[in-house]
Amino acid sequence: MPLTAADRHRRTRRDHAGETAEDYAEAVAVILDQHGVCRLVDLAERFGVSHVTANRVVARLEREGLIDTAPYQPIELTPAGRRLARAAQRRHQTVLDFLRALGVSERTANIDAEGIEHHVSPETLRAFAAFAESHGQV
Amino acid sequence: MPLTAADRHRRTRRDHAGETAEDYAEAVAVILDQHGVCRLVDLAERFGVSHVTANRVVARLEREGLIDTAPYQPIELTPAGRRLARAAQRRHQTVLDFLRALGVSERTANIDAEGIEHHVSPETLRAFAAFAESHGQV
DNA sequence: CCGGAAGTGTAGCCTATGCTACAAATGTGT
DNA sequence: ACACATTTGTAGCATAGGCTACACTTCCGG
Repeated sequence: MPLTAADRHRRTRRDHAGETAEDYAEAVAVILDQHGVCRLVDLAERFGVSHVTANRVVARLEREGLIDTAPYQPIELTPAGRRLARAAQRRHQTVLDFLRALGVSERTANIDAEGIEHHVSPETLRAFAAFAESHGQV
Repeated sequence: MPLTAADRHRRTRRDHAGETAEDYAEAVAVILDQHGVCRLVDLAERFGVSHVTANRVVARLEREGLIDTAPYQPIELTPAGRRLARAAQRRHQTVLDFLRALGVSERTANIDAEGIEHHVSPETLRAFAAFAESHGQV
């Protein structure tokens, strides 16, 4: 089947739906790592949104089985959430390393990696990793 | 100023707001090129959405001065819309050429370019173009 | 132990995108 | 010219994600 423009756009929209989940799972993992506990305000601060928005996303991810929380209590990751977080962190790092290896400035690499990472298929990610490997700086 | 995670995410969210505009402007340009006229159904078909959704996006882009339409009539681009479409087409092509030059398969390159193009800063785009240039495929 | 600060939750509103179902306009062929 | 197919428009609903304002818990310090 020839891949139509509609197929590509549908795929991109589907990707978008999972981005938030990955971002939040990754953020929870990072915050747990750095502070021992993850509070709603930490997430809100990290994403630059109000605590209300963070709260709703957390509630959704809890429905989806990625996050574990009780009212007024800190936020934990379920095993599935941890897996997702690890995968997201790895992909993020690969994209970041790749952009650096390409010669993009640190600042720009950090910004672009955030947007790009969710749209990189496994195949492209492998190509990114191979490139970063062979042109690895430092 | 150190770029915080919140800054990066805010930037990514802002980008997202403009994606639809670029995608639609580009699509209108392509369709006009191929069929002479651009109808709502053409856009709906291209994006794989209902004509209602396409209609609403078109209405928004008209408010934003990118598209020109009258009820029940074909869709035109304003000068600003044409400029945006051209820029989007160029960026899309650069990202696509870059992925191909990296060795990514045609099919995957097509999918990933769709998602990646909107998150590539001018600096990174230049790096992409330079790489595609020097590693020119076939 | 109790009062205020910090952290959460809830109510209610907004936009952007999805959808189906139904209504209205356009255009086309005999 | 009229009927029918195509194309647009509109009504009404849903979800994801933004927000402010206000209420309620928790937690800590004096």
